[in-house]
Amino acid sequence: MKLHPQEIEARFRRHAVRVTRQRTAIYAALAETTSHPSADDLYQMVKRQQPMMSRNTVYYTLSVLRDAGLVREVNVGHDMARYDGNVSMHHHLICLGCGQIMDVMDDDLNRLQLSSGQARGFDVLGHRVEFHGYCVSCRQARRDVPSRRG
Amino acid sequence: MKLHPQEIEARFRRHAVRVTRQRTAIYAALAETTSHPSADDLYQMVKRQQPMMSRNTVYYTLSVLRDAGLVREVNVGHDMARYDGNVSMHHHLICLGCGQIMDVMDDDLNRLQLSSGQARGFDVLGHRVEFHGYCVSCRQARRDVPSRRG
DNA sequence: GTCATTGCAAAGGATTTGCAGTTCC
DNA sequence: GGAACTGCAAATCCTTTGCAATGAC
Repeated sequence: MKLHPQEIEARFRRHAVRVTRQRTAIYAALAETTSHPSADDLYQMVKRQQPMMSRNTVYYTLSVLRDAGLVREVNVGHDMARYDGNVSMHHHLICLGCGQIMDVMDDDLNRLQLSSGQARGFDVLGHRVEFHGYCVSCRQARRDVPSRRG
Repeated sequence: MKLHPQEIEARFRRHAVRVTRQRTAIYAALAETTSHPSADDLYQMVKRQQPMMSRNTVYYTLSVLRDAGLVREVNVGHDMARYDGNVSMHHHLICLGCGQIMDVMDDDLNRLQLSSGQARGFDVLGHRVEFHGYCVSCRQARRDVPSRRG
């Protein structure tokens, strides 16, 4: 969703995040896409508009936005972190082939809870559900080039 | 669960995994604990019995066992991968303070499914649920040393 | 005997840190 | 004005890779 700079600035101030050109651009890029980019993806995207932007600033900014609750960090596999501008409660559907991440909005999933026995005294603050599988194009690719195991 | 070397060897053969002293030790260490150790944790654990063991062997062995389906890789956060000798379907409860991971066995969670509309043409092969919170001792520690925000 | 596995060292890639200069509040 | 942010470079950490020696089947 494309956001007006004023809206971004308002959100930053609401969350006590200092407003800078770089942060606004990073947050705008993240809000505009549904593709869950990595820090480096965002660096590449934003550098087109602001060639002076450094990779470090992207990492630092993402950590600031994450801590402020303006951005969500999604970890899939043990490779690089990916970021999500959608901080409302939702879950993910992940393609094991191409790594794309789709949002899943579902109230039943949002309501999942552990029984008190299962919780083992934990103060449970939230949960996350990931579905794994193959997207349409990766299913196709797998049919075309069968693996060693057939 | 402590396993007999013969049982480990049988499982390896059943999954076409070559039997070596190093692999047996790594798998035994993993089966014996419920703590979801990292590759390096396992390296430290196993090195006590086999000082010649190299870190590389641990990484390589874990990838072999993972591909054979004898071990499950758990990724929490974007830091190091952690390993789980329990490959039956189950989910996790993770402490945001100390990082400990507890197993959650729950048939209702195992049965979660996406509606066909939500699945967007994906061939969904599985899912994973993570509950996040603070364990008893970390709750205590947080009370004792309140954060800047109270 | 052959091929996968092991061990060592070095490379690789994502992220963090140190520090000087700059900018926002 | 002062604390927080930015940018550059170097460092750090986990993991993978190259390669010769070893060991399982």
